[in-house]
Amino acid sequence: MSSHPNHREHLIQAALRLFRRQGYAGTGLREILEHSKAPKGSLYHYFPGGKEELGREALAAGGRAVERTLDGILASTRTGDEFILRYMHGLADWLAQSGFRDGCPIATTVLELAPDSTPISEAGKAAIDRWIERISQAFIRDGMQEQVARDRALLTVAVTEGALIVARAQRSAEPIRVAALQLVGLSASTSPAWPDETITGAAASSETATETSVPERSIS
Amino acid sequence: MSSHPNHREHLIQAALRLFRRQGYAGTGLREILEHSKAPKGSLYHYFPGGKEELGREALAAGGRAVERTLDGILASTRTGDEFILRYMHGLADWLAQSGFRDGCPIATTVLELAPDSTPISEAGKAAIDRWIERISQAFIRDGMQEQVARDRALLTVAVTEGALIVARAQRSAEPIRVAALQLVGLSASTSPAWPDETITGAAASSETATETSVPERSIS
DNA sequence: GATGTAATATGCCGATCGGTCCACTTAGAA
DNA sequence: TTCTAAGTGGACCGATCGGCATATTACATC
Repeated sequence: MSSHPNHREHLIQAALRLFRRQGYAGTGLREILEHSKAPKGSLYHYFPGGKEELGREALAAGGRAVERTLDGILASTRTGDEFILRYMHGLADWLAQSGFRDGCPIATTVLELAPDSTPISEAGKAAIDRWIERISQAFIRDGMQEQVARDRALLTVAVTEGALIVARAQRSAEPIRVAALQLVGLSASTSPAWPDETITGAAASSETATETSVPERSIS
Repeated sequence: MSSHPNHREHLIQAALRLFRRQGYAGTGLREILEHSKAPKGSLYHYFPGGKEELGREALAAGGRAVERTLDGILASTRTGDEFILRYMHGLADWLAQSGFRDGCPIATTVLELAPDSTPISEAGKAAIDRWIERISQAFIRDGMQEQVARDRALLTVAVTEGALIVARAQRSAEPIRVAALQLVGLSASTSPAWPDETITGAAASSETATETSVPERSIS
């Protein structure tokens, strides 16, 4: 267990990376084993439920990774607008860096298997719920009413997911940036009292391309 | 050709339905042949490029189907807000009707294969571009400047795609409706001069669940 | 009616799929 | 030192994958 540290975790991370890039059905167990360098015997030892259980864990892990990113941005920004811009511009940079290959860690798998695979569906739903909860904090912090903030957070998630699809199809990060700016414009007009000095410069540079920091070009 | 009308088209339609529900890699050619009732010999006769060519045609067909829906709504609505509400609420109804199985006809396949498969990527990009062009018309019609309208249309597509993901994961059409209402709220504040009487009642009922009118429950 | 081509029907290919099984190694407890 | 069990390494399973070859049928044209 200590000589080969956590093959279980390596399997999850490899599965997460591959599922994100080429989907659940498009990724074979052999491919996951190669990338994780874990032996095949270990796979069914750690995941008796086979591929589906591994997929569930991968989705959960991917969800948590996004949560960490959101928490980090939440801690280093002041307003909801700043939060959105930082997050989405970071996503744009990170997507471009991967050659437009790394999508959302859960979207592809959910689209393939929901709602027919309940483990996958529930893992996806749980992850999204947690994201919405985090993002809501950024709006509540601005004085937005809780239910309004939750709706706005849901919209933010939807815009982000959708923009990632468009961006991948177009091989361009522009859709993400264009969507982000409009999403911010939305807040600027509907919320009660707004400090209008905060946003101006924040849009340009974004250095928070964290997420999972995938070693580039390891795949395909 | 007339006794068995258009096996080629049947293949495309079957592929489209299956790809939309369970993705590209998750759908076997045998399954497509069963659903289309086309003979196997015909597949490589009409699509020498094999599965990838069939996928490209399916994406193109799916894109056109959405275009037709958009055109129909464009013709039967007056304002951009009305357009958005009609379209997205229609989508919500239609998704619920399918048991939350029928997603976007191109999103899953694009996420699986872009940008590694250029035929698929280009077909996806082309479809999205055409949608944006259609939707832009709804905003330009309201007097919105062209580039602003295009950006708003891109945002609309992103919100729709993203909301479909969230909705499928949660097995609920609510996310689509919640997103739609906020998207409309956005327009109501940023555009120059706005008639504020149009929207009020249009949100509730939506009967345009057209799209491709899939025979329910034929799959899985 | 003969002929050529488009289309259909089928069987099979090698490769890979997810999954199972079991002998084996190894590390920590007794 | 012995015992035990977690963990490992593959061989192997039937099924299915995408794709190809071939024989045959249907149909249009002259």
